[in-house]
Amino acid sequence: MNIGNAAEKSGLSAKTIRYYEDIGLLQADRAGNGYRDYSMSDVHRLRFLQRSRSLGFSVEECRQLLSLYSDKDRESATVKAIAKAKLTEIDRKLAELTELRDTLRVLVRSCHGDKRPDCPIIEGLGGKDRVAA
Amino acid sequence: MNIGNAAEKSGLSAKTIRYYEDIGLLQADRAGNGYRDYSMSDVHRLRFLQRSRSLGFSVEECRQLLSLYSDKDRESATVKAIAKAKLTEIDRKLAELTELRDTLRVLVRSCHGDKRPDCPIIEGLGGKDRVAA
DNA sequence: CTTGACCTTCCACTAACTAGAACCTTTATG
DNA sequence: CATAAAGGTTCTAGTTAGTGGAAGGTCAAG
Repeated sequence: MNIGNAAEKSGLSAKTIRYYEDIGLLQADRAGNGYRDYSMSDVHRLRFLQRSRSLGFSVEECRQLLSLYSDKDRESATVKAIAKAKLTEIDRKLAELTELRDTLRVLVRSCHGDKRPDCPIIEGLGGKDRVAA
Repeated sequence: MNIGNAAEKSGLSAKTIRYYEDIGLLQADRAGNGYRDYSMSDVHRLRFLQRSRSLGFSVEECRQLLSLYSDKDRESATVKAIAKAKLTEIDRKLAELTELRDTLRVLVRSCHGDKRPDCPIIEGLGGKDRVAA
């Protein structure tokens, strides 16, 4: 499939996909006309990249995570170690994201939603220990 | 408190905190000697910024989120609308992060952790519909 | 056989930091 | 008191991770 199609399916822009190829994250086959040609497996990798990037992992971290998928030469003890380290990080991110959500939920529930600007917890959130965890 | 202290407490670097001041995200008081002076409330905001940035929100999104905390002039209907939109996004991120975690967990459990490179699901994860969601 | 959508490369620009130089202030120690 | 280390200041330049746009090649439809 062409890059536009892969872009649509993965949630990345075509530009970004080309950029990822430039930096060696994922290289595509080429069709006879010179167009890049993506398989479903490529699309899975791209989608994976889209997600991990949008969740705050750096490109280098994504490179590592991606290698868990595809690097056959890597010894599985190493795979396991990297995966475990990332799991710890993901769990931390999950906790933080949950906390952020809870904070916003309280905000949404406590606000009147009308024109009155006396939303009761805005001040509390900024100044006291609600956020400190 | 000085910037180094605020940096340590917030998880941001002093450089980043100065940068955030440059772009108008959070301006600190100045002590008599010209040093920036941070309150606990500032630290909460910084910590909040650190988290939301690390979870994949852009600086502009963070600016919005932060305004939920501190902008007294904003009408609370607007606050509520923004907060609700962000909640939806956070829920999506939570779902994706959970899925990513589950994927990695399967990987960790299925790998031998020894020297054999025949980790049984690496190939499956890359090529089939496990990731497609 | 041309029009429009899509592809190619390349170069410049933006966003969000990050490193380092040059210099000033505070604090601990001989 | 001197002075050195630690930490603060601004400024300029470099990096990372894209994004926009030009100039041009390819393909399917009318």
